[in-house]
Amino acid sequence: MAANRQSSRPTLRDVADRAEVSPQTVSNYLSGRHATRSGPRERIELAIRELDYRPNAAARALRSRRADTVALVLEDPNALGLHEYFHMEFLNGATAAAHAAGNNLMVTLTRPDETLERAILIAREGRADGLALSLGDASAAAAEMCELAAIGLPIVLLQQAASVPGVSSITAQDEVGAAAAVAHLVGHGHRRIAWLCGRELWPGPERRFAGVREAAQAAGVDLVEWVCEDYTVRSAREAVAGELAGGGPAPTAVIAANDMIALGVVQQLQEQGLGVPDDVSVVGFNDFDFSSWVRPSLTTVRIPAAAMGRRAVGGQQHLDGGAVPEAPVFPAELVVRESSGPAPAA
Amino acid sequence: MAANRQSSRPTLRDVADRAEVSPQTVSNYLSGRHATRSGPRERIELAIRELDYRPNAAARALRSRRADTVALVLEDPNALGLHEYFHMEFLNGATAAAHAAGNNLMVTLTRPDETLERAILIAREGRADGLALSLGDASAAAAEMCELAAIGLPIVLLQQAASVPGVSSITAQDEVGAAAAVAHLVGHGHRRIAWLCGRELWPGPERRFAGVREAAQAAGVDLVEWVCEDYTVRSAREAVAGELAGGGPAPTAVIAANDMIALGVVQQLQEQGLGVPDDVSVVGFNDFDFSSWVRPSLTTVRIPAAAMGRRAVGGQQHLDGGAVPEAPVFPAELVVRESSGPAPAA
DNA sequence: TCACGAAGTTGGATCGATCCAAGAACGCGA
DNA sequence: TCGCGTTCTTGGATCGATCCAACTTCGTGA
Repeated sequence: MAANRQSSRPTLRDVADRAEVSPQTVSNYLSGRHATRSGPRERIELAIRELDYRPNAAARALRSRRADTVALVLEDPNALGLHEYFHMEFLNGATAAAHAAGNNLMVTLTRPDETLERAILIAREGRADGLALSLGDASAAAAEMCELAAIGLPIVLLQQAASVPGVSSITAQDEVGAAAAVAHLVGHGHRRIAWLCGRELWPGPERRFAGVREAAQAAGVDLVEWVCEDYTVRSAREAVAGELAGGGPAPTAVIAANDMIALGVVQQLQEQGLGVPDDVSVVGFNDFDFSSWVRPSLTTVRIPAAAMGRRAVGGQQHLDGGAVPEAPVFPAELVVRESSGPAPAA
Repeated sequence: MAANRQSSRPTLRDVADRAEVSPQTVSNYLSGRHATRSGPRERIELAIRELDYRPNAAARALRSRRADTVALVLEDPNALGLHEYFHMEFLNGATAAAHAAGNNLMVTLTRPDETLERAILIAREGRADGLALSLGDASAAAAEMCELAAIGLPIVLLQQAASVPGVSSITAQDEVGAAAAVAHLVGHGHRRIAWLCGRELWPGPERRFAGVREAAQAAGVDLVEWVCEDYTVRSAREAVAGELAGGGPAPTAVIAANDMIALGVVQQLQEQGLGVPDDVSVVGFNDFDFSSWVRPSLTTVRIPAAAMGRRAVGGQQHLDGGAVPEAPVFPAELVVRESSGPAPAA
């Protein structure tokens, strides 16, 4: 026990003793609040190097009430089928921003029914200074959102506007991108477009659908609504197979709620002997990593996941006294690739 | 100040006062170390519910020297091109296991040259009770590995055997899977097989290569070594294009270091008019999510990433006094799909 | 009924760094 | 040289929960 004690990590007091200054002076030096005179400073620096001292995170967090940590609470992609690839890119941006700001990142994947509960727990336990949440439907849990906001930490809601004061949000211009997709197709002569989306409407797909519907209406083209079970390739293929078997007039273009679905559409169309884009054009959303290297590569509305991740985490400095920043809305640009083209001549 | 105090989170002392017991009794109740008599227990439970009390994580960590957190330090996939999809599945398993054990998960993506430095920092600051690392080459940084191990936390090395005492590891039977892949191809009449792998040899690909080489030699078939720049689809395509242009006798099968590369191989072969699997069979590694839904779907050696993630985090309970567990080795099974088949008749 | 060991309970010290208010050293102009 | 304000340094208290040792209460057997 006592022997073990010796191998224990050095404390700030050890550094102070060795440098012959008070602990507070070392603390000042570390935090940079007051400049330290060159004499003591050099002794402190030497002592830190010799002892290989690192401040204890728990003690620091306890006293200063800051965990130097940002928590990311994401609904489990596996239980959802959606967002896996989005989350991955998002995570890349988030970690980069966290490190740049000297924070650590805590990641939690939860079942949809536990997301807010977990977020509240993390906040109440003081494990994080800020949270970013991806939720299916925040409005359905307004009470819990309020409870979370009441804790006083910066909260960022992903992919949907926040309806609770004190909660900011990060969204992309899904509607604008959707309109661009429709315009692109209409410009290529498509007059009958299908929209394919999972049964469960997430905030993102919902806004995409709204944008598509509005743009289609404005352009005066037919919009067919297709639905698939979830957001997987398999389910998209089944939906397409079912719709084509239905026998109605087939659309010359399909807009899918995300690239995963778009890919299923392409595959099933090809399987049934239809060419993409020669017979049917397909447009997706997100611009996932694979979207550029599948064949045909996917025309898609790019959602800048990594940038959003950076903003979600990097934008939390307002904890240090600033106001809640305005909701940042990221552009959603249409990326035209191989899966879309002119409508076939009737 | 004093006013703010009121809106502050309730402490264990508040609970104790309200329940008319001492703080220690509440602590005992919470930790479950001693059973609490029914009288005080009910009062404590009531007080906790009324105050909506949550223990402060920092204070608990400071005194008990346990952060209730496991850290995952992964080399940044973006800087590497490798492992992105592996990490995602791995993360799913890891979070699930962490929650099941009542731990939180801290995730860090780092540049390859900073990985160990970061891991050491996290450990020294006491932010985690255990670490799981994915490293390019652990043996190259033996000194730092020792420093990390000396801190006394459980360390798990991913995808490669640990060479430092006190460090456990989690690996898959890459060699066995590789042998199975070769056997599969040889059984289908292939006598000339190419191995394609990124220039930088990671522990995983390295062992895969070793397995392939050995099995090919044992079976007496030709093995051609191809190299691509990194582990991306694009780079794999370039490599295949270059090799085919070379003009030598083309192999009838290609084994790729992972599914990402395998996909590039398939695409380039098709682009050059070669059928998969009719003219050339392709086998990959990992069984990423997309491997089952691309077309042709990929024959691949499945690496159980999620299970490994569960084990990496869930296997750290030995912190509580147990010995370092034996290195778990996960099976790597061949999954036969559409991208491989009989060798074409010469 | 009384003594005994085993539980449950209590006050006090402690983990390691930061906050606070007060004291010492510094630089400048008179 | 002295006085003044600034800047740096100091000791002491504090964050909130857990550890420790001593005390009280309870359930048994003599």
